[in-house]
Amino acid sequence: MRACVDGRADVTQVAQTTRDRISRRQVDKFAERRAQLADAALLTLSELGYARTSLREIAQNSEFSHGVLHYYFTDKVDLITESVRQYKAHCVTRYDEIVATSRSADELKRDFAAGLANTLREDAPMHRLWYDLRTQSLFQESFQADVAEIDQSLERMIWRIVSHYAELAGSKPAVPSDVAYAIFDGLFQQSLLRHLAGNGEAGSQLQAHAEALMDQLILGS
Amino acid sequence: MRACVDGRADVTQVAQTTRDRISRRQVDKFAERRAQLADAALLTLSELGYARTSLREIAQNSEFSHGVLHYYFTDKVDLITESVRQYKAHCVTRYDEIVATSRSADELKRDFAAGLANTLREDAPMHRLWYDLRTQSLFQESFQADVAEIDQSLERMIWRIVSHYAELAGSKPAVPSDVAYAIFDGLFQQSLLRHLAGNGEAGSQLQAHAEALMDQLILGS
DNA sequence: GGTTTTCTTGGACGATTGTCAAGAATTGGC
DNA sequence: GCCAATTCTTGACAATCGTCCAAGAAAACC
Repeated sequence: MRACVDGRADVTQVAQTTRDRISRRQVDKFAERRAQLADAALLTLSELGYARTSLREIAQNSEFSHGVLHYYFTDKVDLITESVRQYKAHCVTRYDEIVATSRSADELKRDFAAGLANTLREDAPMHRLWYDLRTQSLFQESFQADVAEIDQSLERMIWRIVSHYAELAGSKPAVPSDVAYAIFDGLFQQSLLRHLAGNGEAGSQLQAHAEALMDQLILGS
Repeated sequence: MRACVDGRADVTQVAQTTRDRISRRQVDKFAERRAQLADAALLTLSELGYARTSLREIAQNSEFSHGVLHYYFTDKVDLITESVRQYKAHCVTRYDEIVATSRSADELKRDFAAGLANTLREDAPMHRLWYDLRTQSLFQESFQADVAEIDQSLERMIWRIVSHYAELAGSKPAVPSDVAYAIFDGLFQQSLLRHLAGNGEAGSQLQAHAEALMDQLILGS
């Protein structure tokens, strides 16, 4: 039986022997299936929430039986931790293209606000999962490190937007990085609450508020 | 066996007969015990979080056995809903005294920021419970109404502070009520994350950021 | 093609969950 | 001090949970 920690660390030879190629292929396949199962876990978690998500339910959202989860993951925490790490990749680069292509402050502001409203409407289940997992980290220490790392990535993402906006507007940010993130995070979370409660205008309200806030987050003329 | 819905609606006679007094006393006692058990539930939830809180654990934090919970509550949702409603009373009037007694904008600003930092340090478990329950409402429809009501109360509480601050400063708020609440809520939540992760300076940082933000939330001179 | 390794299944386990009912304990009126 | 209504305890139930394992299927290897 294969050990659950992958063998990549053992493959240190420079020359690519036959055994190396085999091992690497196996490792990749192993990691691939882990990712596949973590995806099923993310889908389940975003639908049911952490409290009501069981391993059997996750397996039902994949094409495997529930027993296989303990072949690829040591336990439930390992699976969910992997899922959280995988979640990160979906999020942190969301607005980078907007930052890179925007040529004016107004364009950046509009595109960012529109992007916020769009992902609120399109990815609401995934966003509520994020807030759920972040809240779990307040109680379960084993999640704290990963959650904190994602939170910092999100903060840097917001900061790239705000600082670039200030630059395009010929000004400087009026708040530090963590405050800027806290503000947009709070605004988004409130909008998510309204959106999932059935308020159809939550998206457009978020868009308007985000646009208005951008100007308050840089120093006035 | 007593019905779980209390009999207050039946007591419609104007004259206070003996039966009335008895019934009323019983009703009060019933409500009192419900509150007592809801308190034990709040304590348990704030320690373990929603996902890991069981009825037996709640009963262990009270002076009763686990069976009594179904005598005073129809089911687990009923108990937690009652707890949430009870939680509200602990929170929404927290800063009213500050608003009422402050004589200058600076005093209000300082007292409010200090109050925020203080409750972050003192009541961290209760605050994480609130965020946990609010997140649960994103998945469980049965919590949405109560959570939304509390959220609105908190929004009004923040708005009393911001609008009063603007008044004392001879200005007007620069953001609408919901945005002001979202901002302070986001800031507080980030601080709570840091505080519970072991960052000892989270409180004082929150205090400083809150003070700085107050001036940005009212229109400049 | 046979053998070894890897992968997957499905059932079983002990623990825990929410719920409930039967009876003991307590209370209050007379 | 007895009776009736109430409050509370205890134990049981079906369901579900995470975990583990034996065994078979599938794949990889020589």
